[in-house]
Amino acid sequence: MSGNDETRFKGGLPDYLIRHTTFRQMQIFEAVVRLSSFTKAAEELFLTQPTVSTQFKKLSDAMEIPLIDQSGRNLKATEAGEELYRTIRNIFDSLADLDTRISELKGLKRGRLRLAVITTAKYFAPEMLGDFSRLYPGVDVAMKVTNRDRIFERIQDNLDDLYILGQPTSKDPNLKLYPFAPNPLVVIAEKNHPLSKEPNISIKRLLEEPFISREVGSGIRDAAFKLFAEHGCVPNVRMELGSNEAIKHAVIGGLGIAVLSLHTLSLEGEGGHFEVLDVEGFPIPRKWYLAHRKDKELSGITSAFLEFALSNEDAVTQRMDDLYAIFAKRHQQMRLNNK
Amino acid sequence: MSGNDETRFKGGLPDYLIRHTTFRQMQIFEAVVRLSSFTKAAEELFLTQPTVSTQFKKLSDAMEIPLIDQSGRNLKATEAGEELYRTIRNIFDSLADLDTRISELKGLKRGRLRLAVITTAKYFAPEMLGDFSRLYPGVDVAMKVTNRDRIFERIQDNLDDLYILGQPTSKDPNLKLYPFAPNPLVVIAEKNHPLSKEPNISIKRLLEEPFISREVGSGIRDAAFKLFAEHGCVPNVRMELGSNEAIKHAVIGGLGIAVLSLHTLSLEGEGGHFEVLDVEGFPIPRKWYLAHRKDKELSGITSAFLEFALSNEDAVTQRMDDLYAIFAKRHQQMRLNNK
DNA sequence: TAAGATTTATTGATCTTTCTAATGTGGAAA
DNA sequence: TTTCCACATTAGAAAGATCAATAAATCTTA
Repeated sequence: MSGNDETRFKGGLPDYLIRHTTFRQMQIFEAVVRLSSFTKAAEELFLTQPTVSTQFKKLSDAMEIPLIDQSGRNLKATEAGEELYRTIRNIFDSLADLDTRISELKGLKRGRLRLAVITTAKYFAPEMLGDFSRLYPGVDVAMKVTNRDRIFERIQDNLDDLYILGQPTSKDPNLKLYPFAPNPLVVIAEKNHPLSKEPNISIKRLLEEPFISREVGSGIRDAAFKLFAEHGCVPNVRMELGSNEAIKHAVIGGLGIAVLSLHTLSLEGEGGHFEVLDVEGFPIPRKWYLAHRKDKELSGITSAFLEFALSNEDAVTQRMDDLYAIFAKRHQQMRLNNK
Repeated sequence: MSGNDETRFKGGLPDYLIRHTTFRQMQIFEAVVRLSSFTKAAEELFLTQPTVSTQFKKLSDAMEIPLIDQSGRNLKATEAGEELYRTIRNIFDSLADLDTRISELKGLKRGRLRLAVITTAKYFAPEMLGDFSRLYPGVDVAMKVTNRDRIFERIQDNLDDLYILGQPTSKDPNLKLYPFAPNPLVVIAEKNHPLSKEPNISIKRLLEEPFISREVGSGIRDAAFKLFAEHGCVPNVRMELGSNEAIKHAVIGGLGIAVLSLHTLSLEGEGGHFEVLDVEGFPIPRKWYLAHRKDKELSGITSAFLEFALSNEDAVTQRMDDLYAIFAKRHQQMRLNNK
């Protein structure tokens, strides 16, 4: 028999197979059986014949059963030898498969990219991912959209390859950050809002209006509240909503004003329902950040995406500029009229 | 990528997998990934932690791609690592299977026995094989029935595990022979043949009758002709036939007399169509021989059968004695009547 | 059948690999 | 901060792989 319980390891594999059997021996065995000759096998493998003999013998000894039936010069596998031969072919097939897959991973032909983005980024990230996917058709891209606090939980648990954040933070110093495209925060109001034509609104004045805010944990909320606090003001929060879309609807409904990323308005265009107010200190200049854990060794695909995204910065910035130009023009018009 | 054409061996397997990867490393990798810990893996495998670290690193280096994502104390397989993990599980499954099969072969629970027997042996060998099969239900038995010359060709080509022959021979001195049950040759004639009641027939007289013989290359033919030659006689061969059955039919048809193994008559019984003649020098005392090539290492099953057969000798001998007793009695009756 | 050719086995030397013990390092928790 | 724990690194001892030289066995051919 092949080893008692004590010499067996987890998984039912006997000691003799693990300890004293090598791939080299298997390769040699395979060649010897296939070619029915020690010498030919040695030639094929660029080895000397004694090496082949020795290694073959070692394998036989380890298996503790004759593997070949050697009558004179002729050489034939025994039944046990045939079983081993089949198994070796199996194993080598598996390894060849593995090699193909690993090669594809190395060559970025195939793989997986797990991205987690902060809520607001969903207005431009998908487009970028689409472009990237077309570049690497074999790559599966998974994008998780969630708020800032959740993102940091995910970073903590190392659940993703790469993150898109709205703001650098000291919450996790273990983060490597790559500043990316601009992400300006603006104040929006319903089109017919009393302040919508006003130029140069002071923060004090602004905050006399009811304020609609993102929930606690939102980066936008933090940034806006910080600016307000610098002017000694606290907003009159009428509602806290979990999504930018909900906030937009509340603003349209005339429930108050809100601070949002300019990206949020990208689908609204010129004829939309909103006015961007001309408030002091706004737009708050923020940037997007690509980020990953410092201690993480980036996979080929991840660094490929990182590089791709950073080289795409200009396009995103351009889109931002175009969008802002629309509203900036309005602001200038307003000022001109009131002069 | 993973090795260029020059470093690849037949079968598409890259060098790095064969030369620098060991089962031990795979076992260690498997344990580390499964347990998410180097230290725990070391404990499970009864190794020190540095060994695990080193071997793991070697595997990683050989694959030339990171296998784990080690952020802080947490440990997670990368995509490449998962591929490798799956492959290793595959390989270990194959090996566990192999171990089972090899163990069964070692324990004679399963296997194959290839037997080649000389034509006449087909009258008793099948029964013996049946008994053996019942003893080892997992064993496949293949029996080839052919004449002596063919058997020696098969021995030359090493096509079988074991042989049953009718007579020792100097044709191939490389045979290890095991004398077995008796195999007497007798002269038969049609029941109403003139000689059938005659006692003590001389060979000279016998050979006045037309003789029906096996083809050249038959051991029975050789043995009979040798005895005739010792008496200075040459038979008058009317027919040469390739099978014992054909000869029996020819004898029944009154075409002549013939020499056959007593076994051939085992199915005929007492009320048959034949008479065994009481010829001087007959029955020729021969034996069966079990044989195999001297240079052949017997498999477990083959030696099991050899042992089984030799221990069964008595049963076969007994059957032979019973069969012969029937005809011997007749001879005595004949003698008594003619006195 | 003997001589020559071919194939496999054995041996000893050299280089490589595997493993452990001792020690260093860095992150996490108290 | 300090302490603890998990992993990394190193040197040296033991085991293994490979080759060159050579012997033994077997087949072929004259």
